[in-house]
Amino acid sequence: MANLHRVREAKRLVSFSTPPPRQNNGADGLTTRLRRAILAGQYTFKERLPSERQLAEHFNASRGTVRKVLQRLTTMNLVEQRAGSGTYVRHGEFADRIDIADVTSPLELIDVRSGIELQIVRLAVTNATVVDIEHMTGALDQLEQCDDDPERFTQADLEFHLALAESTHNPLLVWLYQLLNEVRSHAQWRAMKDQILTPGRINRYNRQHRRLLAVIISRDADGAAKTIQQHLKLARRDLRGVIG
Amino acid sequence: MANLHRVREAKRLVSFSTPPPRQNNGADGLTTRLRRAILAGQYTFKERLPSERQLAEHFNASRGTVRKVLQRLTTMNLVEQRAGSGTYVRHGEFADRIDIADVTSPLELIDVRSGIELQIVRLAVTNATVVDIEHMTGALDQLEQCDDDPERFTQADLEFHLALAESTHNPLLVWLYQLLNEVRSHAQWRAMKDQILTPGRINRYNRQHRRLLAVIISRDADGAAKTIQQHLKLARRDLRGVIG
DNA sequence: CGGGTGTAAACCATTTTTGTACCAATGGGG
DNA sequence: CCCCATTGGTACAAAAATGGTTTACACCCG
Repeated sequence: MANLHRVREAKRLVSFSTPPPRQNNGADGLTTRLRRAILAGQYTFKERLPSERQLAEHFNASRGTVRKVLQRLTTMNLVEQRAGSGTYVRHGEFADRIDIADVTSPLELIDVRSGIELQIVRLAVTNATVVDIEHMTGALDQLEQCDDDPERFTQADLEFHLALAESTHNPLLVWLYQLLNEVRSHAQWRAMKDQILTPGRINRYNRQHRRLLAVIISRDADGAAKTIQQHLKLARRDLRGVIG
Repeated sequence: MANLHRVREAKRLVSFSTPPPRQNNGADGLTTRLRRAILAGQYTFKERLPSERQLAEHFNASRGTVRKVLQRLTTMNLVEQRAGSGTYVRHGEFADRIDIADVTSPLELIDVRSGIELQIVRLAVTNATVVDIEHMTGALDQLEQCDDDPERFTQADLEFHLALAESTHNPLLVWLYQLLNEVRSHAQWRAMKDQILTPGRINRYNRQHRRLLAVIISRDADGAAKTIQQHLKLARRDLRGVIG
């Protein structure tokens, strides 16, 4: 009985603020995965990809699913299939179809975020209302309860920064920030999350978040700018450490 | 029987753990949480979110509740459900680009441009190549030949700033800047163009452009930041003068 | 009590994925 | 030249996953 109790409570905590993302596996997920792999040059220019049956085994999917994926890639002009021979990469004729998220590196993303977020905190200092500050405080409280779960942390971090953006009362700015988040979730970022977000780093980030909120509350424009710049500088350094 | 027990206990725990704003579970709380997640880009465009049953287990809620939440999100046009297939995100991907232009005032646009362009010149100072500088110089030369034609001036001004953005060699930043330009062309901005762009102001803007290019060439980061800030401050003041 | 909300379980219809079998084309080696 | 292993092309039914719906029950609050 007591055991059930603990389990139940643990479950509730886990489910607290983590909507699980699920796109992998299945024809859709495989399509994007293979597409990325090809665009990244993982499969050489005119060479053969593994056979359908091999791909099926490798991706733990059925051949039918792999076939559907390859058909889509064929209609995208990324790939060409020859019966009895194999599947070949067609590189070159499609270069303009690539998505911005595919060609944006995490470092470039940070460069852009720097500009946007600096402006966000500047405007937040002058425009944030009491209600906005309540929102941010709430988000920050949740954020600090995610000490060692990268998944939950990214989610809570997103919400905090979103609340921050909304406190500027500039709809265009919020819209732009959400756009960046879309890129962020597409990009290779996702894969590095677990490497970057160690408990120690999460802790340091949270201290900066708390300080940021404090300076915003005290309407200290210069302090806010300085804090967010430190925050992004740290994020950038951590990212570099993982990449290089 | 034992099940009912567990449920009741869990519920009591929940309501005790966070007394005041306990709306987190239940249809209302779940709706806002999922909505935030989608708006924040946690689930991206056309992505399939977890099945109703998975969501139910994850949030420690019943499928009926999840179902109600998803129905609301459907009526909010945030999400689309296809029987036998899944629930798909129907938000983002520029669908509301035009909408955002309608609700964005020129002043808000300037606030956003300030952040972006400041970052652009910062990166331009460090990343611009000789070729980039040639491009900018060419655009600036043309810009200075548009002394008294507001139409030609805005066009040439756009090209100059675009060349500036491209000199950062950050595709995401360029993409974002072009997005802003779309908003700019939609906004009420257009109507004011003729009022704002008097020959005198055009002349002053061009002097600032020339100075900006000079400091970029000399790789003077602080000077560049200062110049672009002056530029936007002036634009902002002129705008205010026309509006008020 | 009665209405609103949440839970649990079962069943349906549709879609997706899988498993299997067989065919046709290719290409290399006897 | 023929053989034959490998590859993609196709078809079909079974299995699994998913949303759509209904029903019964428990809980809470006025």
